[in-house]
Amino acid sequence: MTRKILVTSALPYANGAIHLGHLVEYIQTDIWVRFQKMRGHQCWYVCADDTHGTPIMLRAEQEGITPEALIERVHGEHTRDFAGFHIGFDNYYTTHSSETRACANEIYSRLRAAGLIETRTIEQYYDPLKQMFLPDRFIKGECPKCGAADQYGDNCESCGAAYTADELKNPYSAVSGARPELRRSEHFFFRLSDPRCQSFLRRWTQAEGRLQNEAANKLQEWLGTADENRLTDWDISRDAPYFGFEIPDAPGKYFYVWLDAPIGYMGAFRNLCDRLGLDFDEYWRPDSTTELYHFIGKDILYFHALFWPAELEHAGYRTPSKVFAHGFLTVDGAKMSKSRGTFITAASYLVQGLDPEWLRYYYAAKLGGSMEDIDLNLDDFIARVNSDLVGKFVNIASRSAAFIVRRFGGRLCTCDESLPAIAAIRERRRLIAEHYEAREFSKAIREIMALTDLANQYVDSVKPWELARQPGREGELQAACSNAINLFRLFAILLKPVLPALAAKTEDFLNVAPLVWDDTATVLAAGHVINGYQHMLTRVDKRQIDALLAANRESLATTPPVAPQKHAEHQEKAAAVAVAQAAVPTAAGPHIGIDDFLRSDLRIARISAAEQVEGADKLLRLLLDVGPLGTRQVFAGIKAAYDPAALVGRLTVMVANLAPRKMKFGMSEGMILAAADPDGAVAGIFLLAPDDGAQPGMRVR
RNA sequence: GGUGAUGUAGCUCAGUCGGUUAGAGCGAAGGAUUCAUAACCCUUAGGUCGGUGGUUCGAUUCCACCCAUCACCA
Repeated sequence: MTRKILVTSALPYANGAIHLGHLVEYIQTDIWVRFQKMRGHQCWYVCADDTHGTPIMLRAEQEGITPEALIERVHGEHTRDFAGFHIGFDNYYTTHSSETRACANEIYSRLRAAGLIETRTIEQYYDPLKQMFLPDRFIKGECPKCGAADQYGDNCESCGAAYTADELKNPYSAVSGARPELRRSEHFFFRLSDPRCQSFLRRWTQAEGRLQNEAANKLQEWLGTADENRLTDWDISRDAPYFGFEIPDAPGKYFYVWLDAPIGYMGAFRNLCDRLGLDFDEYWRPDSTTELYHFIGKDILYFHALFWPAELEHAGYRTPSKVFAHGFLTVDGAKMSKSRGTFITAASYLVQGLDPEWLRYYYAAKLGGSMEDIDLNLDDFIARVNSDLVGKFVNIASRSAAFIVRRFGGRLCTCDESLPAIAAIRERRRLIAEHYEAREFSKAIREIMALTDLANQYVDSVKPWELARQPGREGELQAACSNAINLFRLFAILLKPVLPALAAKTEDFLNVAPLVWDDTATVLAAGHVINGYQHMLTRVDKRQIDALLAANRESLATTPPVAPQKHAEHQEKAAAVAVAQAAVPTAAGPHIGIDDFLRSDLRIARISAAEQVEGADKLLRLLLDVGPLGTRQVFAGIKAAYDPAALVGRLTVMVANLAPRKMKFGMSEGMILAAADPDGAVAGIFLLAPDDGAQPGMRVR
């Protein structure tokens, strides 16, 4: 039965380059889509640039061009990068399209008719010079805690304190420098907290096979138990000036990202339908029998598994069949880092001359169906590609083709289908297909590579090079090499979803029509003539990797302060963290420099209050008086060792510039120092205390 | 801190619904071979399956606690 399937990948923001982290998702999706197409299903893969928002607007202005010109340029770059990695979109569109606008308007008006849109007045900083409301990240000022200048509106990079924008002292707009003023404005909210949404989502998220188990658990956590409602309403509007879609009947109000970005999936597909004459409604009406899958990163699970289905359901559309979330990419075990050169852009990978199929293969070899992160281990990457792809797979063709071409004019003889290696492939192909279907690509690859071992063993056992030297054994030689070529063809089919370009070269080499999955049931007929063999894949050279890292390495001094981009928050945040981490030298040796040590701001603190924390096994909540630095709340894991009452009034030492962490029980704004045996052999936790005379706020060094 | 996940040979990962000597690939060592992009083939070495307890006739596999790493806490 032919399935009708619509597949999407998340929309990249039109304000930055595609990097290897992005590619995990697009390669994963592309492999799955190619597999479906090879199986004969009708499978459409659409995606688009996410083009709206304040960052795009401001960046275009900075560059002195229109937002339209900016997003068109970036669209060109993204399209080029994706094509370079053989990502076979059926349509790579843009959210800045009439189709997306029409869908957004339609969904909005239906949600409003259903009573799920609410108007509220909120207070927000406004830039009087620029005449625009400012997202928090666009407001700077002095830290209310430590007084450091030029800090952003959500936390201080100097002392690490977290606060809201209206707590900043002497705030100014990062856009114009003007002093912002608080202004009231009407915003539209999608009522996700509505009982209809809640009950629908409880059902929807728990449906069998809808989400990965880990994802379903996570959703359960967000939804809370049946008697609670943890869902909050979503602000879906922004005030002019804004680059986006103006909301119908609401002049000066624009749709915010979650009411136009995922709708870009629909817009992109609508555009494809119009071009190909497909029936859009067949795929999107509530009773559709087609399948709809979203591939996303785990960071946007909340939006795709709660907000988006609720939005679709109540606007009268079908909801996704399944949402597939994947983990993040690390490089050599760490977050991608600009200073280490592991923040590798797609463009640089291609420009440096690395083969995109190396990366496709490596990702496939590591990807499973779970939300686990995957690691790009560069040494492993080299070893794996060279050994598996070149040494095992391509080698089969390379070691057989010359005999066939030189000695037999490219003509094959009958393939021995009873060969153990061929029998094993016939037996395994169904399982391999199941692995592809379940997105267990690593398992599929493992199976295929085990089979290539059989093929090489076969060639080794029949020794064509010996046959070639013995007159009168031409028949055996031709048979051995024909068998090997046929084995190679079967592997090329099994790997085609992962290695489409190599498959194309194989089709050319073998002189055959495009290979499909069912071709694994056949062999090339006796008498078939193949073309000459040319190298299909080169080996990875360590030096290429070194050059790639060097090309992507940026010294911290030259790293421009990344323009704050609250909009595509997930991705940008990840990038910001990567940069922040890069600032911390890696533990190359046992010693750190004095500068490293002085980065920690250690202070004498007086414990002014201490209390038990309800629901915490180990924590005490402490209020610390740090003299001129004010009062800090700290959660310390010392409940087992200290009675809160005995702590009040004591002096101790705290780390004052530790980044604050939001905990279940509140914000922890530092850390107190205590000693403990690292092996745990000696029990107990021992708080540090200064000698007499120390005063709260004194610096410890 | 809570929640979720991870921790198995030098590296990357399988696996065990509890049961004889724990697997693969890569890497290493030795051998064979020379058709092939120094590829391929054979052999060998390497792990107290993060730690400590518990349940059990028996645990790497189940349970509890602990440690480490990662993510999320919107």
